[in-house]
Amino acid sequence: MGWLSHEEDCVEMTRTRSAPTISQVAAAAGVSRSSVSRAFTNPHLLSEETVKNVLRIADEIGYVPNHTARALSTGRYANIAIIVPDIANPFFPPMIKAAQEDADNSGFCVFLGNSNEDPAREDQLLARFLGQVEGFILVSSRLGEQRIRHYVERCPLVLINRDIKGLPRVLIDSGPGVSEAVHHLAELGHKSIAYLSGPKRSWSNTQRLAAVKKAGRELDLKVSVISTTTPSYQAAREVSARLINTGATAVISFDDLTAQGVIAGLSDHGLVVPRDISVVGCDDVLDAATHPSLTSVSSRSAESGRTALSILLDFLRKGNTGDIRFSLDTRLVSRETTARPRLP
Amino acid sequence: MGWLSHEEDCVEMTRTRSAPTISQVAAAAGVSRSSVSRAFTNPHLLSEETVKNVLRIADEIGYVPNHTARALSTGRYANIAIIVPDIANPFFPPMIKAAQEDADNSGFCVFLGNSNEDPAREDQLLARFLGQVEGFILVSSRLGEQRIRHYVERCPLVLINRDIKGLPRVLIDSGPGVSEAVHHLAELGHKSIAYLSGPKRSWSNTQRLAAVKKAGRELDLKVSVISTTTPSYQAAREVSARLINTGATAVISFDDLTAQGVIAGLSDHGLVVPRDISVVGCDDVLDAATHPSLTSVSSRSAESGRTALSILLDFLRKGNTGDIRFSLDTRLVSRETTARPRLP
DNA sequence: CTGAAAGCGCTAACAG
DNA sequence: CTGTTAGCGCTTTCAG
Repeated sequence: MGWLSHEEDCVEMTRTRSAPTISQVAAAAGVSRSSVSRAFTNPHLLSEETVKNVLRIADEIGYVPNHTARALSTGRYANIAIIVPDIANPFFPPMIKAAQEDADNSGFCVFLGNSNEDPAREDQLLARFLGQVEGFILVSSRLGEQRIRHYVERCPLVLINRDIKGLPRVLIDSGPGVSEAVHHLAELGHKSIAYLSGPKRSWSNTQRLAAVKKAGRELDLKVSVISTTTPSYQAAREVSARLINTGATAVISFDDLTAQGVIAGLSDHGLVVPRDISVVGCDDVLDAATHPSLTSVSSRSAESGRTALSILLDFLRKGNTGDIRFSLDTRLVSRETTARPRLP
Repeated sequence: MGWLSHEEDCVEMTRTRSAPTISQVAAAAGVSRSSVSRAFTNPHLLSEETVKNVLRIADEIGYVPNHTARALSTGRYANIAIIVPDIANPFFPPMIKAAQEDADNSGFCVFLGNSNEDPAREDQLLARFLGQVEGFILVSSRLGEQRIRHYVERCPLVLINRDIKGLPRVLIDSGPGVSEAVHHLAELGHKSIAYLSGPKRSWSNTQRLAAVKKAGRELDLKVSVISTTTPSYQAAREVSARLINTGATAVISFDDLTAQGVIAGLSDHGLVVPRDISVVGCDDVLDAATHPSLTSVSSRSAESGRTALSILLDFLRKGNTGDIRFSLDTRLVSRETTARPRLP
């Protein structure tokens, strides 16, 4: 690690020259400032010739309309903000990416906020963005309902994976996928399964646990539930003994990370997946990139981002859209960590 | 999947009420507008009483300074933009997260741009952000040097993993880590190793290939190089036959994703890692979350983001900083996919 | 079709 | 310490 300095190269990054303004273009083109403005925003109000001329001069000078000044004048910021609890959690990037791309195509810039799972920080981010965006996408918000409603009053906002009545929200419903997973295991011949639980307060975990129990009941399987303190790889690895003690021949884990922890933990006890025990994850964030590749419940993370964005843009264009609750269901992606149980 | 509408709940998200302005606060508090402004930006210029009074009234009314108006007036946007080729590539999120967090702590908001590996789109993003940010962080930029210099003239900019003389840049140098990996393999007793190459035009790949060759020469190992069309899991999986044919007992792969592909590919041929062949990845994006956990070269992604941000903020505060070339070196993270070679 | 004038909400000299 | 006066760069009536 080190610093190198070549003094002779210091021409760059000295002082940024201030951007050309509309006035300069107007002067150079011999037209009024409003004409320049119109050439960019309402060319059809101008003679073809004027437009062409202005645009040419502008290009020469290197003029680019100032986003900020325009926003102040029109009230249209052409910016939105996405706030997530943790960018580094692989569940979120595909969502951000999808929303980003669509926003981009509609001419919007996107601010990204990382609340770090902290409601206070989330609140602060919202406040900071408030004066410069036309809308928010709040993902898995940890903020109190009161505060969320506070912001909704001042700026359009759509929630992802947070179910507040009356607010537009898109929810990824793990139910169907988890249920499918249980059926899949039952078909393979498993009679006793375990669910490794995630955070108690998590909306997703609640959905998943309920789905496992319901499907287990219907298929007459024994269902054991094991909890970890925190849904980490390490924590999951450490509960493997308890998992084994349940006598389950298959385990459904809260997410892919904990599923990998389970696989490692079982291996610590000499058990091989899927030969000795089958494992299924949730969220499908690893694709097939592990070996053996993980059977998992798809998360549709990208779609949720896209959907939230389109709800937001729709609202910005058309106004009131009523109480929107968009539910995305999920399905099982069957790969290599599930198999028939070993005969006793 | 479905839409539910409860008409009775439509109170929300109708029309956003326009935000209170400084004038309203001034009127309510019985002071001039500048005093309100000062209460927020230079409270020390005001009597304690006035400040308290203004702040109280502002809070009551729900006034929050308008970021955009302030920016237009001061020229300080308090925004920066980070542009990456692919948010969904696990190499980038830790970097974005780290930069985001530090920016946040310095009162900056961050725009996120995803160029999708497309220079034209990257250019467009730059242009769109230009009028509303104080600086850029360009990660693994695919843009031509001319264009980058064009933007540098108008706005401070720091590069990550792109080495352009005279521009501030932070580079993650895989050299030391890769070299360490080769030494590690040699110590385990390997005599013949292979490098699975990444994109030809990639700065990182060039570094890595060179380091493997150099260390291999020094340690008197046989080094074979295999290339894939694209550095994907699948592509890596498919070259395993060629890898095996080299007779190498260990392979170093361009990144972690391809390393996992290699492991799967070897397994397709009945070979078990690390019993039959050792594998090491690069970037260390998987932590220990796979089984067996991958030996990899650390990427220091987060640190690169933090460093780039601090260079940028330093520049914004202090001006010209000369030719900065900050190099972060790497090291080997030894885990479970490397072992002694099998005896012939 | 084009220009003049007012103003978006805030800050920053400059007086007092 | 506080009020007054100009703008920041752009859009947008309103006239012509």
